[in-house]
Amino acid sequence: MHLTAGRLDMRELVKSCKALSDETRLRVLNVLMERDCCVSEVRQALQISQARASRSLSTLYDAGFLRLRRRGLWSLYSIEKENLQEYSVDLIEGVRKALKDDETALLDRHRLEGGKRLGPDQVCKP
Amino acid sequence: MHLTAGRLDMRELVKSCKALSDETRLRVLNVLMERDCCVSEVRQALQISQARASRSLSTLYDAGFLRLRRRGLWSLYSIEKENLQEYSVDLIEGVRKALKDDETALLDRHRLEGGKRLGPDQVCKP
DNA sequence: CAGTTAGATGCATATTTTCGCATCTGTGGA
DNA sequence: TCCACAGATGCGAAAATATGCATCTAACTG
Repeated sequence: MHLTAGRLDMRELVKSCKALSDETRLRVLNVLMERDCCVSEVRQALQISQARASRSLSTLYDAGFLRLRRRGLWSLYSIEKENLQEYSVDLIEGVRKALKDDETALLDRHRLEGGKRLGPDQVCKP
Repeated sequence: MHLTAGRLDMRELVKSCKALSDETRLRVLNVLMERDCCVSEVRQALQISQARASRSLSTLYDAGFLRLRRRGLWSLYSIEKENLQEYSVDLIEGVRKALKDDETALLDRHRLEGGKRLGPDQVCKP
């Protein structure tokens, strides 16, 4: 094991916390905890604009919380598990606990289930 | 055990994450992980203005991360342990891990130790 | 009671962030 | 090759933040 010797972790941490400092992005993370989603699914579940959904996902991605797989026209986002920073595991766990019983979070998750699946699985043939 | 049924946790969580989304405040939290501090000790360790130290502490306090004990002229801040939200435990743990080896954080902790103790313990007789 | 000291806060300013609208990009289908 | 659709992004306006300076408050001291 080489010495990673975190030197500039402060900036990284600020970036991570900033990414979690917005209701929309927390709601996005919340639905992604249920299952992988493409942008339009997030948009539907949260009832927000396309641009807003896309930007929220990008921000979370840039902060290292998400993984992105392109499938044809779709961008399939999921919570990063492999290359997640150690401290990010704790942050995400905190978010999960906090939103477990939150009204908005519950509603978003409900809409995600209820909404008809528009994801790449139905349409895209790799 | 009554049903607390966390309903409005989203706002709380956003507030908590916002509080952690600033380098100064993370540095403050970092030194408080070493030991309880009054405002001027934080100011010295971080080499920042009095107003900035005071405001940073207030913000963290309002977010529920800190405990405050007044001792005469001094305000003694410490990390809240008793009444800390469950999810805040994870958030703080994440911060601790991230800053463990960070250069700035190390320097701040070093200055905290080195700095002559101005705290209430020397001065205040309860 | 007046002076001193630690800390809190109002105000003004500079910076950052959010978000809709419109537009651009890239991929797959006809 | 042209069209349609998912998603990314530039831009500008509005809102939220951070922070220094000066000032105010409260508590101990003499």
